Amino acid sequence: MAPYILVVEDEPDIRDLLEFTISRSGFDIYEAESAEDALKILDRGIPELIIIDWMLPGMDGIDLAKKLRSDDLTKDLPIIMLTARGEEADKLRSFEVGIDDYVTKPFSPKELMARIKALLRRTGAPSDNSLSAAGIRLDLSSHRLYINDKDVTIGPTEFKLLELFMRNPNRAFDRSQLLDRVWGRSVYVEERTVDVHVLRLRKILKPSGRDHIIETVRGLGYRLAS
Amino acid sequence: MAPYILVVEDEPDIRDLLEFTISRSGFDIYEAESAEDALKILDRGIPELIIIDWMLPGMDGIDLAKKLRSDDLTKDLPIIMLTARGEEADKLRSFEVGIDDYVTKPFSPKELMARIKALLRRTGAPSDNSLSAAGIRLDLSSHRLYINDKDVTIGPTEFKLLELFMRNPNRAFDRSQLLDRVWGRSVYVEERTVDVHVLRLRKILKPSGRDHIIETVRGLGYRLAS
DNA sequence: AAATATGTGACATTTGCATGACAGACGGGA
DNA sequence: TCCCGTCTGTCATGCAAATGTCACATATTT
Repeated sequence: MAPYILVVEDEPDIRDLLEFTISRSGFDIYEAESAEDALKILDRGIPELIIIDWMLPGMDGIDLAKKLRSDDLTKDLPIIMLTARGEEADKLRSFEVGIDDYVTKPFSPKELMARIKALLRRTGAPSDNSLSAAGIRLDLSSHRLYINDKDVTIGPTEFKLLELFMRNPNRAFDRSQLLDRVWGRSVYVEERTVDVHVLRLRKILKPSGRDHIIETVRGLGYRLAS
Repeated sequence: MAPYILVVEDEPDIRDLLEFTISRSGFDIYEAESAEDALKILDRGIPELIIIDWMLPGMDGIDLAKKLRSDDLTKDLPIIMLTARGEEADKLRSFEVGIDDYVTKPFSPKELMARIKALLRRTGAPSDNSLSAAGIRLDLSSHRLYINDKDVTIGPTEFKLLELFMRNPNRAFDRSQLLDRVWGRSVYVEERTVDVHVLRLRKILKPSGRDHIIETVRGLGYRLAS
């Protein structure tokens, strides 16, 4: 199972927003409507991080967090708590339980992602060195490309090419720059070869509908649009 | 959310001047009348830079700056402080809080923009190499033209032509100079071809009403009016 | 009005890119 | 070792965008 983030939220609107925001950054996401639901999903695999709404029908967020902390398997699972404005007073109680971070509703997608990434970095999750942009995630340590739920097969050259693009989103490269930085300064290959590998990269991204993120800059080269 | 600059200023006149000056340089701008207002806007996204008036009703500028510096999300946000003449004595205190630069009122728009750009360059913002004039922005690294913050399709020749004009605003070029610097010294093309490309460039700018910035200098050639 | 200069639409040609095919290189089993 | 599948670089072809030029319209000056 690919590394994923579990969201426990009963309000459909917020759940949708969370799904959109998080999956856009390339993380896989599972959703649960209730704490009980969440526990079922956890049975099948431990996520990298869990986001829990404070108020839940049935078992509430705090109780779920407590339960997670008391289980060896989920003892170190990073937890972000979603709270409404008025509930801020309970912050203290929240930290006592061992919440790692909290976000108050309404939240900005950007802030949420910043906190998620910060938390994953802090807890030394394997997504430590992974690049994400335009809804895909490139795991540098495992040398894998994740789109939506599965890791997509990608060849070495396409991987390096995509890595360069993702390290420099929106920057346009001409063919000789790409040859230099992907193939290396020493080897000589035709500039047109770049086109073919861009084509192959696009083919890899195509099944998930993300192929349009590699844009052609006519008269110059290519660029990754994020 | 597009890169933007947040202005926190309670006096409407100065706010208008700031808006005019900054948006003229192609930056997106958001305005807040108070520190509290600013925090609300910050919730929805972090800007590239923030300009804060020293004196504000309610929470004053220094306190806002302190608050920003203490939050992880805004810790590295470049801050420019606006101060009145008499307040210069507080300069020291201002830098202690971690202000990056300050501008004393009354300020010249030119100086302000210079400081903004210098600061963005210093903090390594990605908007480093982009040209802006007359309300349009030409991003050289992504090779894109932005008008009112959305990217407009532009062909290679028109791009180079516009780049030359924007690097030399208000300077008039005759046709042979334009041929030399846009087409290159080696190729031979009719001088009148320049007219056609200027026409095409104007057509690109037309939908946003910015086509008049390319002026005809009768008997000579063309010039970009800023 | 004549002369000169610039604006503009149309069009043939050129250029640049996308794409499929293919042969060789490489590496991992059997 | 050989076989087989994967990866790689190159090429030929087709298509679409971009280019340069012309003819005529319009504007400006004399």
